Amino acid sequence: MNENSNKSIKKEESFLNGKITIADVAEALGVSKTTVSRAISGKGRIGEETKQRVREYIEQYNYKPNHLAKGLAQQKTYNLGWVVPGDCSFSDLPFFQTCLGGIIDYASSVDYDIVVAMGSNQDISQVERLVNNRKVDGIILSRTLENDRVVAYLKQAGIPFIAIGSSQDSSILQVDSDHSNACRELTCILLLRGIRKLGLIGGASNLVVTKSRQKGFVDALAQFRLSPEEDFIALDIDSPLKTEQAVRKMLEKGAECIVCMDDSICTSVIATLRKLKVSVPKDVKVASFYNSVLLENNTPAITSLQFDPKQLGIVACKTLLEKMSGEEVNNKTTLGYDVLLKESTDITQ
Amino acid sequence: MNENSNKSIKKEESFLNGKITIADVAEALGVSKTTVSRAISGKGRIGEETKQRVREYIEQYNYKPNHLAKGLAQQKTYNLGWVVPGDCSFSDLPFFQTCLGGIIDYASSVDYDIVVAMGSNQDISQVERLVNNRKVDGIILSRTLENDRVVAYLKQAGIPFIAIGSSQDSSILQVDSDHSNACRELTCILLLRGIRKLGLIGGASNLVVTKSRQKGFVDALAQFRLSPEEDFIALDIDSPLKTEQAVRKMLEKGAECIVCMDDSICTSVIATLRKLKVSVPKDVKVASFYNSVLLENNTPAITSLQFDPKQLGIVACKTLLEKMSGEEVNNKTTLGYDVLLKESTDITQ
DNA sequence: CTGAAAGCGCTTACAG
DNA sequence: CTGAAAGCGCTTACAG
Repeated sequence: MNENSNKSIKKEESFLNGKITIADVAEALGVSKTTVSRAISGKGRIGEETKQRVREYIEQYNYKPNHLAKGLAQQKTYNLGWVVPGDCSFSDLPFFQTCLGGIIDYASSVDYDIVVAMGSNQDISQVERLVNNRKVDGIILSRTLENDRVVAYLKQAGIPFIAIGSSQDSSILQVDSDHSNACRELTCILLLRGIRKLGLIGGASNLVVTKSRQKGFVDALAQFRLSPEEDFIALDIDSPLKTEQAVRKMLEKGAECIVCMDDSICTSVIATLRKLKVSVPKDVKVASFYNSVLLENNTPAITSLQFDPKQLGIVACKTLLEKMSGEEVNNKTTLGYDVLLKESTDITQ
Repeated sequence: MNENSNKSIKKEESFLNGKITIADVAEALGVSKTTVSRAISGKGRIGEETKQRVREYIEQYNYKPNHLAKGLAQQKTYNLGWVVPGDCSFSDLPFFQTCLGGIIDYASSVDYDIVVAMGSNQDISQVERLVNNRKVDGIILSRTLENDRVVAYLKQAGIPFIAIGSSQDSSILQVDSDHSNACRELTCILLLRGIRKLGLIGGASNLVVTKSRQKGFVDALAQFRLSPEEDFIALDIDSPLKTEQAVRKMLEKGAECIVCMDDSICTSVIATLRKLKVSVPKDVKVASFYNSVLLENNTPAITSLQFDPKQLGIVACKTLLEKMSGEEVNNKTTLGYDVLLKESTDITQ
């Protein structure tokens, strides 16, 4: 009797803060926990009528499954790790943030959550924690380096992962925009307009993506039987000062157009040109890579490539989850791009 | 016999991928699971020698506890939620990213992980998921709005949380930089230099932080027996166009200095002044708020307030965890600031 | 100081 | 179609 009243008090409390369990539901409905579990998951044979009864009850009493318990029983965490560089530059943040938005959207649609870790070649300890503590079922990398310690670690650890970006290692799952062809097409368009002296300015040369863009640029030149000149390709440009030096040198050598590998660099280039009283597009053309907010409202409007980071996130998340559930997936997925032609590359002036 | 060999095979496999359990350790050492558990956690009475034996074995065989199981037994997830606005502007990202860095650093030092969700007044569904699915033990908010739906929801849900930023609601846990005094001090310094016609340009007026800064500004004026003029305070400035309009109006009215509530706005202000051929600091002074990379390398160097977002993250995480473990904590923690005086407010020219 | 046992809230062969 | 029971890998009163 005493025990009973205790129990009923406990149950009322449970109802108040939504902490009822599968056992409560089973008892209330006079069925077994097994049946309730099956009604919820839809797995296993179960009568249609029973299923409906359970589902209605659950709806009404706002039963929410305990994902920890579910995870323990199934040996899954229902978490995915998201590794962002601890050392990335300011201008990369919007890209990562938008990717993450896509990832969360997709993940939550299948009841997964995202755990974040900072990781770079300098420090992979947070990624190791995630794996060692078994806090995630798989991992999404926000970028790839040429000799990526995180990639090496994850391969060795044997945990499923996918990279946004490209890797030389074709055995790893990866999804990327087609940087190489995007850069090639943009460059070809410029060449078709009669522009010949093309400069290319880019960031860290140990990023795979930098290599891809450079390749596209060189390929385009080759299509026009041109070969790249040394002073016209400046990589590892990571400060306004270096940008200025590179731009000055290109202008001295008679550059007609400067292609910037990201919008941050482009902003520096434009600032330099303004300082040097070089007019765009009259004296020199300018093109960039992301069409991000950084370029917004610039006068003149800047010709730029455009990718879809949110879509990259969605596809990465989806592909990884498919792979984890044993489906056949392509190791490499390549997404498209747009070329946005604007005033900064006009030749009619 | 057969059973035995199976078992030993299974155990060898376990060793290979580090998936040994507390039961394996107990069996190997001829003690009970209880003892192993106690040796690891340090809770409960246990012989020093036994404890050492267990710890050595664990070290040697690389045993890692299963946090899911631990969590289920303790009714904890060892996860904290981190809510970032789904709709924040580009220039806020570095702040959030740096906060997050501090949060992860602190959290991982006590074996917690961070699960991310996007949330704003438009959409709190991801936050609801986190709570309903019991994926987190507590939540850290990256900012506060005046009528914050996320705050309202979390209060009602009864889950522990803390906000980075300030709230009118003094019952909620919060940690913030002292924006009001920072802005007051900066303004006072400018007033002390003899500057009288001070303009203030800020972003979204529904952010608590905007109000605080405005208050500091007005307080400083009051200390000098000045009252704010309407055209000299422009809020809800969220585009370069609006910035330009506000700046033009202030200049018409004879503004001697423009105080910008964030570095993004400051960048627009500087661009406008350049366009209008108004020289800084000769014709008009400029001061800003974050000393972020956005201002780096500007000529002239920009006078700015400086806060410590990483420290905000650390303190927020620490305070929340303390509160969750039942310790007494102050509802509101206020962190300091620095005033960096640079060329853009020089009056000697 | 140590251990057997129950429990956390689910899932899933297995048997009926 | 349904259920009793074992199990996921921990923790923790309780008893000794």
